[in-house]
Amino acid sequence: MTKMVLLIEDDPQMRRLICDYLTEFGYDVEAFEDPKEALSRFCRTPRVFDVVILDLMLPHMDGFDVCRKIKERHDVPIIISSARGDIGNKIHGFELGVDDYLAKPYEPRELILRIEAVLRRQGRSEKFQVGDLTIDPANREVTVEDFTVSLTPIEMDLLLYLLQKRGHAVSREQLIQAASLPPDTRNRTIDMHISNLRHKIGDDPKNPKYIRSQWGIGYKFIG
Amino acid sequence: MTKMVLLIEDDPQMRRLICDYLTEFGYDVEAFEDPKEALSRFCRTPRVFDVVILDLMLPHMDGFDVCRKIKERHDVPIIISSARGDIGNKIHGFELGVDDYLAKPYEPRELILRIEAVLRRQGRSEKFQVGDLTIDPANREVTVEDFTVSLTPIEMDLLLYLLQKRGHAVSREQLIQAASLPPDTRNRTIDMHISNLRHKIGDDPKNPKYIRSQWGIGYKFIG
DNA sequence: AGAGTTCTTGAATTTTTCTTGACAATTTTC
DNA sequence: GAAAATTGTCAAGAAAAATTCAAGAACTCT
Repeated sequence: MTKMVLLIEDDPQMRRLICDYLTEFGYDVEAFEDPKEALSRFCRTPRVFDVVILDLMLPHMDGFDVCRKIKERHDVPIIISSARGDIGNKIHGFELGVDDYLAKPYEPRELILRIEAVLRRQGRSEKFQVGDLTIDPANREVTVEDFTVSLTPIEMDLLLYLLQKRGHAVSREQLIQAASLPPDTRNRTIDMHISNLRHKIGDDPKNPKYIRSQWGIGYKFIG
Repeated sequence: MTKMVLLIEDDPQMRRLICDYLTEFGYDVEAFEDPKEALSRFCRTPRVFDVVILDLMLPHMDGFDVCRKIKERHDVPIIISSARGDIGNKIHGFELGVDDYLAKPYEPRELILRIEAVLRRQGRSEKFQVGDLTIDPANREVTVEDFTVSLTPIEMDLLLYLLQKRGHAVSREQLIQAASLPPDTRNRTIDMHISNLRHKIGDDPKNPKYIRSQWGIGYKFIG
């Protein structure tokens, strides 16, 4: 899943440099000189961006105002790219939810590292794909071919546990534990949940893409 | 809409001066000498105040404690009015969510400017649309198909928070926090507010356009 | 102080999920 | 191939969660 970066930087040379470097590393970059244009672009579809890189020294607008407007609209991580003199503003910035600082001049490589760190912290990178499934454990959301399917809490627990042990068969007892069910729960109950889960994610027990029954043992997520 | 100011200042002369000046500029001021009284007043109806002006040099109580207690109860902007020597404490203050500083002595005019700046910053200035809804966070107004609906303060807080987390389910606990409700508030209370909110914006729980219930998790604004 | 809102919460109602027995289908064992 | 064990799913009732009602408390405004 390729990450989208919104870059707001008024120095053309710098903009070009960062843009090229990020692209080289597989990021999709939309770069703006004018913060107002950037904001209007952001507000159109705020959730497509995974991270914002923001220069504090901007024309027409205070960088912190931009920051605040972005955060109000959507809680995306922001990395400030500031001149070294602005360290004093750091506190102010962290108040506004800024996620990291880089003092110019910096190595482009450093920027990549910071972006990765921020995304990791956000837990955005934890969203993963298996076949047609996209699983977002933090938000307990699953999509099949981009359609959201609504799993019940137990189904979600089972899926996450199976996924965690991907490639290994797990017993019904383990699944009962994983879903925090009472220890005296019947095995049939698990079978039923698995059946419902398979149905929701479009899996066929006889010819499974995801969850295979291990006869006499339990279930396993195909790895 | 006249703005309410909570003033905490132990010097009677100063208190009087600020009070008069703010009143002259159309603000409603409640002034206290004793921070404990001020806190108790604040806690009675936290959401009526638009801004708090706080003297750091207080009797019986550390100014930062007052600050923290206020922020715990409700996230209202705070402007510190401190003696010039206390600049070193700034960092401490910003950590606590203080919004601005004024070093005594200052021109009353300066205070007005700071208050306006803080209120402007608070005001999320962009209107936006979702389906048939138009939401104006700055003025806390919502229209459905161009008809204004009057939301209560809590309903507005909930709607804005859900909108901010659009596409992600949020728990009732998060909503309780977001609306600055007491932490021991029952979950039913949130359900009730959501029910009323849905009714006002013309949403049907069984077939929602805006707010979907996530069974076992909470609510989410459809994204 | 009193009228009108808004807020909170227990309880009734509705909806969704969970559990389990039943039985058919499948796999293993002998 | 028959018997035994295991798995898949239906359907019905139990349990849990969500929604709404209703009444009283708290708050706002005049």
